[in-house]
Amino acid sequence: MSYYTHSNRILVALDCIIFGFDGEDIKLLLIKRNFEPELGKWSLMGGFLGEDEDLETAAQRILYELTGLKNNYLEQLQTFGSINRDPVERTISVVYYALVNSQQQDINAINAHNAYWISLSEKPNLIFDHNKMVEQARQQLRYKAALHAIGFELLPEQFTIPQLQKLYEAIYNRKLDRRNFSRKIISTGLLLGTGEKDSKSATKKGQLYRLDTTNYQRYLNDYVSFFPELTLS
Amino acid sequence: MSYYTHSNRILVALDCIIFGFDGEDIKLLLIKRNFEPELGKWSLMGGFLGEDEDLETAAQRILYELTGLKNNYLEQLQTFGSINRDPVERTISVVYYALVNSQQQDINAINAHNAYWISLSEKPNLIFDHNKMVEQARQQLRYKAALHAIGFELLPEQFTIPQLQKLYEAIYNRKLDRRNFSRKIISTGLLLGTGEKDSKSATKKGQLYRLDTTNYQRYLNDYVSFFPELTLS
DNA sequence: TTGTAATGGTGTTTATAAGACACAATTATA
DNA sequence: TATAATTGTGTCTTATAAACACCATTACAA
Repeated sequence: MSYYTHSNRILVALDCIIFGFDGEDIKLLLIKRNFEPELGKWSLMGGFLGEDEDLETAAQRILYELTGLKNNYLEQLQTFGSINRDPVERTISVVYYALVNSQQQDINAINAHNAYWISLSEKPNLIFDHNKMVEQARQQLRYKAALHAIGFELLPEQFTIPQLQKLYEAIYNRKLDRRNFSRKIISTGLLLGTGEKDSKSATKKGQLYRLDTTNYQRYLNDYVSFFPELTLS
Repeated sequence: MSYYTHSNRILVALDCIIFGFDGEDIKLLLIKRNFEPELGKWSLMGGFLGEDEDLETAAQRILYELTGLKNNYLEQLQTFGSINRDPVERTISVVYYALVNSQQQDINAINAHNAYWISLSEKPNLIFDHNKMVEQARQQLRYKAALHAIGFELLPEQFTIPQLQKLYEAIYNRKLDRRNFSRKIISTGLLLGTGEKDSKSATKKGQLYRLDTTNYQRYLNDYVSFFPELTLS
């Protein structure tokens, strides 16, 4: 039972990059730290791995603590382990990124943590190596969204095609042709027209669609080149 | 200096998935364990993270110990952290995968570790969650090779186009059209014809090419859809 | 050494999909 | 109610993928 006795044990943290979308910009949920270390500075939401927790479970817990959300898209990004990345003590951090529909969040939980939705383009400087984490997550989001139909995770259940287009334009920071975009999206068979036009929403323009969940499951596991024209740099 | 006092420290291991290519099959460098735990069973090459080591440094060290190779393609895959993945003690494992040119290895080091090159299709059952790791690495290799020009890392410095094609056919386990393949590869500008035909090699068929390293660097960072026809499942 | 089979190199055709652009219908706003 | 902005559908051109033909070179065995 003691083969590993001479090896050293170290701290394992988790950090969550939480992406949202407000209809115009890709947003990050960031924390203005009201606790030590690095009090007063900006950081990602994080925590330590519990004794009886899987990595994924811990990431879900951290996401839940901050947003009150469960069952979001959550995927491991990478593990960061430079020797001095945390000046307090040697710590490696397993980083996850989440895609959330920012309209379903728990405002109280967010306020309690002193967290704010901030546009990716206005991201403040973050502590430790959190800037690198965000940059890598942004890149991974571009990868994933070009090959898999994950963009929908950032939208409300019902959405218009132009809304979806704005999302992709925000992810890739470039304009797409309206005509070609809708043709391509429709042809995937992923969308189901609801026939309705949302009366509650601010805009009454455009037909509302929702995901065809059957086809969606298929797409999630398949490799589909959604937008070959989008450069992933 | 002591904000993290109540958090628990755990073991951090690293495991390396080492891919090779023998001209026909994708190979894995696996260890028939002559040490505890799980003596006698098959596993990946691994080790523990040292106190003064970055993750990447540790992965390089482990790869070097086994193969005598440095400066190989080495990339972090994912971190595995299920509670009971290691029955000896709670351990999380940061997994890297490497692409090596199996002709340049240090045979003595490999023999000393009781390691063997085994075709992916003949992979034996591995300890712990190493099977899952390999499966995920195989998938990641397919992703990467479809979008980036990393296949060359598995070939000797000089190679023929048919050899390169066989590599891609092995990665994706399907036949490719000979004519279309060479046209596509040539058009990337990645290959430099050497004019020679290798006199030492077993086969004298086909012109020898080598990488145009200038263009290669560009491709490594770019997203390039090498083979849209290849399904990544 | 010579004929035959296998493999390698280059070209052409066809089908499909991307990208650019036009027009009509609907909605928002002054 | 007029006008501008936005949305939905259609067409054309061009680029690229995929299928297939032909000839040259090499390997191997009679």
